[in-house]
Amino acid sequence: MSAPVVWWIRRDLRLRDNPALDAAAGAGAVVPLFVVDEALWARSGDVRRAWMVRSLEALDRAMAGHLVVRCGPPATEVLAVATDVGAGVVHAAEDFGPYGRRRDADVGIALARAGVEVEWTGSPYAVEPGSVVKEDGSPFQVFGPFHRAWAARGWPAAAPPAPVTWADGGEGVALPDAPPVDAELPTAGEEAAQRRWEEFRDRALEQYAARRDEPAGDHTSRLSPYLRLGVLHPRTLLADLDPRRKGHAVYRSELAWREFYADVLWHHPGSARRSLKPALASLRVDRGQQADTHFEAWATGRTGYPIVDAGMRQLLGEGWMHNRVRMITASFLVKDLHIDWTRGARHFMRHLVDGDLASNSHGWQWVAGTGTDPAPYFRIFNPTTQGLRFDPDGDYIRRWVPELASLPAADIHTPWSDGMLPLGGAGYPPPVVNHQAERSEALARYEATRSER
DNA sequence: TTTTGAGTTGTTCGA
DNA sequence: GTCGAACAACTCAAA
Repeated sequence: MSAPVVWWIRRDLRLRDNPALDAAAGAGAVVPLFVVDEALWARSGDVRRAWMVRSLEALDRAMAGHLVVRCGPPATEVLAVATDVGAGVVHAAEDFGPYGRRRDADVGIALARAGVEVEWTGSPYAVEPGSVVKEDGSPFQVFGPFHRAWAARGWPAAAPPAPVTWADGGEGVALPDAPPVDAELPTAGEEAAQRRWEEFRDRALEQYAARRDEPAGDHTSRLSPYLRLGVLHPRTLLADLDPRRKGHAVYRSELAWREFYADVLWHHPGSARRSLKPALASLRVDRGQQADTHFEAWATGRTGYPIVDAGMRQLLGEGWMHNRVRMITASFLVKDLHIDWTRGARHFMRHLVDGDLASNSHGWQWVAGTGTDPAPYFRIFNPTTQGLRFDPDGDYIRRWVPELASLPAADIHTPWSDGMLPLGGAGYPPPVVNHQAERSEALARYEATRSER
């Protein structure tokens, strides 16, 4: 009888279409291992911790309770488990993030010293970061050409399910307790994820191009929390899409944005925390008491701009925010409050259940104009216009800003207009800044960085 | 090799 | 009210 192998689970909490698991299953009885890595755990907010724990519990149930959980440095724990069970090989999917790459290099060294092999198979992406390049071998800087090249490169079909024999991994450590969270999280687990995809696909995908920007109602897939942990692989979704149909094509391009940003992070690991455009490093941002007050108003959903406040409250209430509103709220922090994008990005990462370093950082950089494929600096979202355009009936505002629930649609985006509200009296604050004035201020600051060049 | 032009999730202004 | 232009700068691929 052959020795068992370890399947080290990181961002692939699923049993279907899982190349690393398939590779492990083909090599012997599988000891599925998850290591709670303090370095990552400490950085996650309560919502993502809770989501992680519930997702691991669901995975453990799906494999009849065989999941082995360890807490500690991965280089120590993976080796310890491999040694305990007598495994000569560890299988895992590749991680392309800056921390993951360093960690995996360390683990690889520690295992090699002990004579244990590591085999990396697959990744959380349809196309591996770093593998889509221009003719001359250099990385793409903008999404459009990347998207074309990415689609042209293509991806393998899902592998048929392979039988797995689970091995006894011995005494496991219990999962950490899921921290109590107020946010109502999605149902954890692969079956729930698959059901959600099928439900969305059959109900809303055809209308996706037309309605995906409406934050009221249920027009987006909401699969990001599952994709974040690899409960679903994007390949599974891509296999169901027909890019000749408009809604399908637009949904596919959203998956491509996710892959583009992972690719950018792979080429520029520092871009998670620092602006990619050096020219904009000199952009003047506000700090100090006044900025702290503004940041607090933004973070708690009390800026006086209804669409901004609705979004920020949805973030706290659900651990999730509609993509359109992420752009609006981010733009408001950067362009209206003149606060550094990294501060907003950290707040998002702390509260988002789907918080993904590559997508989050580069989404923020897009808004701030500091990233690859940036929005032109003069493209400044007007929160009132955006609210009117994408939440014309005001239903999204009513859901998250109950103080304004009684206002008619015509007024709900401008509660400061004559007689709509006794400002402050209904518990809703007046605008924290004047958008038109701050727009001019932002333009002036961006202009200043240009003349410095 | 060099040039050209399309593209880039928005807003404002003025006809 | 609607519509096109202007608001830069740069990437990238086609010509």
